[in-house]
Amino acid sequence: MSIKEVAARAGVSVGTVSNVLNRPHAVSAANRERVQQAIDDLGFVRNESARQLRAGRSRFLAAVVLDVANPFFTDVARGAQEAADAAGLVLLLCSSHEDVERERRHLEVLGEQRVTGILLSPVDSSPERLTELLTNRSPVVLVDSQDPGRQTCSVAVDDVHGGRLAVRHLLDAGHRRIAFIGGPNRLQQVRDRLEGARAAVAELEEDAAALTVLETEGLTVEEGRRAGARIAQLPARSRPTAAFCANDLVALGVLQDATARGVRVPQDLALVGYDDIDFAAAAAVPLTSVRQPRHLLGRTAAELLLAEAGASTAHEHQQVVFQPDLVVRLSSRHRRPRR
Amino acid sequence: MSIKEVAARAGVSVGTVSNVLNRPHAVSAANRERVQQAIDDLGFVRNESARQLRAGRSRFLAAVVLDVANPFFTDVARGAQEAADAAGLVLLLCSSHEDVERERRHLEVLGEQRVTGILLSPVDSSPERLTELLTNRSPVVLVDSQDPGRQTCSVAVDDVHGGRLAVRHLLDAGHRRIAFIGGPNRLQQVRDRLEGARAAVAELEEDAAALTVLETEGLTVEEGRRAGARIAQLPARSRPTAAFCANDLVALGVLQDATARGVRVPQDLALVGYDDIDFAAAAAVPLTSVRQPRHLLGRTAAELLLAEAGASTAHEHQQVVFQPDLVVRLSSRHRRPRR
DNA sequence: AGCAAGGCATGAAACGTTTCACAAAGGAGT
DNA sequence: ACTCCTTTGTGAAACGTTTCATGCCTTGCT
Repeated sequence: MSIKEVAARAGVSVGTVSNVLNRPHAVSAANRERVQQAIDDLGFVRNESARQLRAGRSRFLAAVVLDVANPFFTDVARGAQEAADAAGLVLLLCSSHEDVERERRHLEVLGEQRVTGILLSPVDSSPERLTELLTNRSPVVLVDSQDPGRQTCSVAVDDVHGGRLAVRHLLDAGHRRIAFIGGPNRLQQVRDRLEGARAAVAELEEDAAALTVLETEGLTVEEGRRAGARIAQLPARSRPTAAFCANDLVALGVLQDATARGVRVPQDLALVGYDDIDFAAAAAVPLTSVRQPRHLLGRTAAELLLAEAGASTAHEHQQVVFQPDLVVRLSSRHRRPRR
Repeated sequence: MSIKEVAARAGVSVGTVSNVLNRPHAVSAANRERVQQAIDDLGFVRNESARQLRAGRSRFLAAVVLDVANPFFTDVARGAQEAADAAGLVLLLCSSHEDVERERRHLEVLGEQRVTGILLSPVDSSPERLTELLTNRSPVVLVDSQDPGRQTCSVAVDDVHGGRLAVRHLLDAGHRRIAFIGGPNRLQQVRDRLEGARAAVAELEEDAAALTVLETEGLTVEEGRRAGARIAQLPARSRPTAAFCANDLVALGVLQDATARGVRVPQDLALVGYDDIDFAAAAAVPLTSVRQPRHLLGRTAAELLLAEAGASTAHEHQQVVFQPDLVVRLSSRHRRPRR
């Protein structure tokens, strides 16, 4: 089942078989034919491990994302796969489920595999953790996260701006008690979106507005439901009339809880999500959301990775930032009368 | 950066370093300590390709699914990942996007990698295509699909039964003109669910019911929307009063189209989906759906794979079949008056 | 003291490729 | 007939592990 047996059967040397496989033009037609025949007869399949060992790196591109069940990341992955396909690489998708330990294990295995590059959406993007992550064998591109130290390429969307857009929209609609729902705080996306939300509130010239921050343990539908329950428990006087959720899954959870509880959306509670996943438009109340160029994000990240991996000379790290925009739907379409 | 340099620095032989890595107990404490120090100093990372070459197989488990953007498959993948984790393997997730060519390429690469096993949800499960797929280097377990020839293990849910449950429910509610929406027909899941639907209609003792089959090009929200438009174009006399969709994404698409068109669900059109994804409950009209044990499906498949890969003696292929059940929600909760 | 047994370390072989220096053979130009 | 290319094929080295036969040393037993 190895190249050697193919060579024996075709009556040529192993070097020639290898040439047929890798530079067919350098082999005479007759031999090429004969070798091909032997390969087919024997059902020979190239052993990639051996190739890799020789080449020093594998033909994989990897994406380590926070959660494959989140459509945001599957779209990013799809964009990356497109670029990988074009380069003849295969995309490996790994999900860390927002678990630092699992992420570490994934990166370790990928390092041992000498993958061509890693598209990483880090669970913890504190500077210390980042420098730790970047002591890696393979080039890394951060997705939806940035390294202040610029030791790596990154592709991100301006989450601060996204958060500002969302909350400014709610303020414009007359809301003055607004909840920010999302977490854990360790996620840079969450921190940035919150920062944007705070900025929007601070920019308000007229009367003051209050931002209640509800931290969740993750960005899932389930966590959203829990947060919904927490809002409902607040005293009516101080209860927020609008909520900006750190992603659409959380917003959908809040919406589910509201529906179950008889809280009307948007009249009693206006909602804005983040990511504009397909399901946002299909929700019970179509969801206002901040849209990011997900596909482009993945594609660009993969391309940067390929560029870095292919660079002969020293590579110049790039930080690409895209701008998000707001898609207004029913869930926030209700003007709040001024108090 | 190789084991050799570690050995040199620690003042031992390469064999000893390898032993520290693989059977630490067989090395004296002093040497173990010294080698570990050298590894840390040099930042040595094991080269997995070389290990694989020696071992003859890689430490990957792969899942090739129809579509990573479909929550059904991400849940299956999660179950599989659990089992893989437990066995110290890493799960590779590949998406064929229902494209035969892409599936072929993925399987080829995985074969070249000598992965430990492949969890496959085939794009085309015709017997010819299956036998072609199974001439593979690595053991394969079919997910959500079966091989009549029993040349492989498979883990499936009884889709015929699921289809029957769904349509019987609609018949019980008084519907007599029912649409089946799904495709392409090449997918076994679609064929089985349709077969179940037909069986339910055939079992009807009293008056006859009509089943209109609308084939789609894929199982996506987008295709669902298109199908919704096609239903709307049918003359009112023969227009179905209920639709059973081959999966939830399609049902959500139909629902979106209905909402946009002012068709009331469930009064004008009752809907039943399939898979009971999280978003089904969160939809504009909560969706009645056939629920499958997705997580268990993935887990079981991975375990079978590991068993087969670890089997020293000849392996006995197993066909595991789970039973689905119906989750009734608002989208079908309306009794149709008898004509 | 002699011997068996066990613990440890060693060095070389093997895994299946790719690559590269070299050689043989054929053709063209003089 | 000679040289000089070009085309095509060869065989061996190298990639970084793991494994295994071998042998040394220590220890405990008789």
